[in-house]
Amino acid sequence: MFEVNSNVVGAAAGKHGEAASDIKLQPVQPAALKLACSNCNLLELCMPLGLKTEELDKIEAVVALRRKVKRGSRLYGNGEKFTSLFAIRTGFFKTCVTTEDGRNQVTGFQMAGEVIGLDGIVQDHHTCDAVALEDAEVCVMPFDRIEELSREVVSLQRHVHKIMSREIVREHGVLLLLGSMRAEERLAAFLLNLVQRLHARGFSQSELLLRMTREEIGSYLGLKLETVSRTFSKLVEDGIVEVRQRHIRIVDSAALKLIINSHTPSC
Amino acid sequence: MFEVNSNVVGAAAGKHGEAASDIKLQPVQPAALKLACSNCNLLELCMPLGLKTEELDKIEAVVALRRKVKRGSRLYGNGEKFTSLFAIRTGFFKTCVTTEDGRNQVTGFQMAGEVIGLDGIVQDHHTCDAVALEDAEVCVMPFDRIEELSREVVSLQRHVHKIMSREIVREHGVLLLLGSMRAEERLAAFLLNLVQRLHARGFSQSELLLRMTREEIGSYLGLKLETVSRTFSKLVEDGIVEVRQRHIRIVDSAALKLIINSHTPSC
DNA sequence: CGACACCTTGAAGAGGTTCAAGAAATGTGG
DNA sequence: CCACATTTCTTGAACCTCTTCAAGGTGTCG
Repeated sequence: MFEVNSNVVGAAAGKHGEAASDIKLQPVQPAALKLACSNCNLLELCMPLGLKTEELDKIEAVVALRRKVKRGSRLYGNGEKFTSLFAIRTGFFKTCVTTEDGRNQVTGFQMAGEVIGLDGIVQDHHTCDAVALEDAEVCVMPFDRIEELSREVVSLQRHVHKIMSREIVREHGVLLLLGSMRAEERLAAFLLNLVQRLHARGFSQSELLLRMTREEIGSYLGLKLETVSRTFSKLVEDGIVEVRQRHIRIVDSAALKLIINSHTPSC
Repeated sequence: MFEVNSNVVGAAAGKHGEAASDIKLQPVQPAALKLACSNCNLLELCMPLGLKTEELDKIEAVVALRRKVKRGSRLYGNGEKFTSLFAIRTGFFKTCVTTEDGRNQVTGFQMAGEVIGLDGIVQDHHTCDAVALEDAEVCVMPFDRIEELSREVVSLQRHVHKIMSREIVREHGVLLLLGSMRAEERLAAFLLNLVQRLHARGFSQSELLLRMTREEIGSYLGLKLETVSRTFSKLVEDGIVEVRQRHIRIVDSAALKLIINSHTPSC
């Protein structure tokens, strides 16, 4: 269902009443095909451990639908009515908040096994946009059913709480990054975080394909796209990474970590 | 019990195994004195609306203890075992994360009616420090009792979810601030946010007493203390605020809002 | 193949930081 | 209760990082 992992979702800055986003629903297959949680290779990523078969059955029933989201289109948008959380099955998302006066901020990048939509709970409306950066598929989990079930299944209740707490802690890390790091440190932290999460999903420890533009990275890191580009170039010069467009190869992971940890005193 | 308000708590950057902080416990008074929730003037701030008397009684039973925290000492610290959430009855807190290499970031300022400690849920240990900026008193709410009760009282369950979601959304706002605003805009947003929350608690719309140093403001806003000081001076020059040490008077609230909303295109 | 989006790099400029000094407020101990 | 030590705040000047503006290169998609 969903993951308690070190990097999930978010939302902010309100404004209600938008149209529904690009909808492509498909009912979950009947039991015969068994595309449900028990067969999902993300199970251990996104469910509490040690569920009884009986509990797992209940939880599978929560996943009402699958939904495909095309690259570039929104899973949900600011102002839209909140009904469900979404567990990412495949694909890659960004979430971003926008103010009335056009300010924009990417608040996170999410990948398979992570849950998005938590921002919508408090106001019953979403306060950010979730945009697919590549073709994606999500499990739609109506929130009232999650609440219902987590009153019955204690481990699920605890799991939901952890997911939300995890998101809070993740954002604390981003606050630290934005509040106290220089450009090179931010980019290093960004790359290490991405590659670590990808590695947890079975991908390489040293290579990654960026799903987002320099501008989106910049927005997330509080930098201009030119600064992101220049900082990449500097890392290349220093022999720490190789960059071919969006294909990144981390040559010297230790050096990246050193960039983050060896800052001058104070701050 | 606790508030779903636009500015609550947070935590990050791990490291376990610290000593307990300054403990001053006092059991909640027996029914005779009735210092429980039903008598608390923060009730409407921090509880779901429309509780039945019976439900309220149950919830009161969750508040196990009160705890006093002296100015400058910690309610909890990074690495400490997580057991409870804390509802602030009186006083003022900051929460901040620290990394191994000494980087430090204030993640929020919390006041009466707000709940802190949510960062501890995911790892069962706190990942930030909560420090009292003035003598404070909190209600201690053991989290396992909260979970227990929120399986029984639906409105409480929903309330807990909203509190966590609210914190996520609040942090999105801070990300926006740190990622895209200039010093003057950050300070303006900070002052407006503070005064708005204070006003919701019955204080003035235009005057406030800062509980934190320039350095703490700077840490929160991603600025150096000198920059905070200079920016205050600029606001004074422009006749927008009056500053006498930590006593702030907002002379032209509209101008403050304009500073935030009238930024140049792009970003 | 041409249009468009994305990325890189240079040069000039602005905003914020750093370092330093001094003033104001606060707390402490005699 | 006053004097002194300490913390906090303000302000100036030089510096540095990142931004802005501009141009050109690369890649992609219809």
